[in-house]
Amino acid sequence: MADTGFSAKQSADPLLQSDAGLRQAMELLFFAYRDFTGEADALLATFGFGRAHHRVIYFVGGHPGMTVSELLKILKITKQSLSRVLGQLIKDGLVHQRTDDTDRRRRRLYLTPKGAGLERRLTERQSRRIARAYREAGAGAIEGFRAVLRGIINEEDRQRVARADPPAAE
Amino acid sequence: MADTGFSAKQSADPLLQSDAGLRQAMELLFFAYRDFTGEADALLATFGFGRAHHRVIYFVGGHPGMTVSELLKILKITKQSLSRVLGQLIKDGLVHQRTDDTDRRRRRLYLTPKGAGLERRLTERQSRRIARAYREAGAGAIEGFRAVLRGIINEEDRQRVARADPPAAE
DNA sequence: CATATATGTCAATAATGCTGACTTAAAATC
DNA sequence: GATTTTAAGTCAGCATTATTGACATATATG
Repeated sequence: MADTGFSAKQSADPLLQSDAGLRQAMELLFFAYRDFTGEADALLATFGFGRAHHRVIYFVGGHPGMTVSELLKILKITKQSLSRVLGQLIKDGLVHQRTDDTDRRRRRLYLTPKGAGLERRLTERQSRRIARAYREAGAGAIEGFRAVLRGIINEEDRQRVARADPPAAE
Repeated sequence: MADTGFSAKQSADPLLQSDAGLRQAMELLFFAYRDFTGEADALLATFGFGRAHHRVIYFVGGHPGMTVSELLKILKITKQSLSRVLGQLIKDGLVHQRTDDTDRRRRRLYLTPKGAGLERRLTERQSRRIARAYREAGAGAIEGFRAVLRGIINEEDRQRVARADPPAAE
């Protein structure tokens, strides 16, 4: 059926995934991300924003006081691309900049109350989706989900999100 | 630290995730997808293609003979958006169309040898990333990863990818 | 003082998506 | 057999998000 161009030897060792197993993983990732991100679009559109704005709101909301260059590293886009989006968010009063006290070249980013309000509404929807998936999959599945995603992330960024212990224990 | 605007009550039940736990899940998904898709971009660029071309090559490769409308449903984009990308792939000889025998309105899509070659090279890279993550996470983690992603996907599309049994057993 | 860093800006371009309005061909239905 | 529906394709215009390249400004560091 699925002619992947790969040979399709199977194995009893579940860690030696078949091509079909790996392809399934890739499709799961595609569909999950498609539906996860699609969730917030309608709400964003009422503000005249797109997904790029969402990403900025989301990361600034989760890491208040982060600098522009930190945000650039996370998003892996160019300064010029970020500039347009960030500029709109500042102009519309969702994000606020404050010069760092010790290094006055740095601009630290914060959500305004208005920005925090939108962030909460966006994150609520997506949280519900994740929480439901966690509930349905069961407690044992959660750590597996985290461990595999962590392994997919480039090593340089793993520490950014992937402390192994569930944050519920903090 | 992460001021999400949520209340942050913790619980002993791992299924009742804290906001921080859900936020971590969302960030894992963001970074994993970012790095998973970023993988293939350089190779695609040598053909003058982007991610939209990749998605078409990928799904046609995995489901040879699929129709245009099936592809539209999977990608959730408009006919006009697909048309441009698909047209380029056909013109450049990576995808081939054949009229269905019984319903001659339908055009079934197939990769040409050239298309299959590119698909293999693209999928190989991403497969390696997934396989490595699976290996590092351990056998138990794989089913958890699958179960949670399956739960994130809209119900209408779950059956499309998410047969519960690991395909290695087929 | 010279250099490096953090940020911002101007201009041009490309990839990917959208809506709306049609067209063509073939199948399905009345 | 005529009408309607379905599958696919096309043309035009537009928005968003990204790119590269070239500079500008302010500040920190050597």
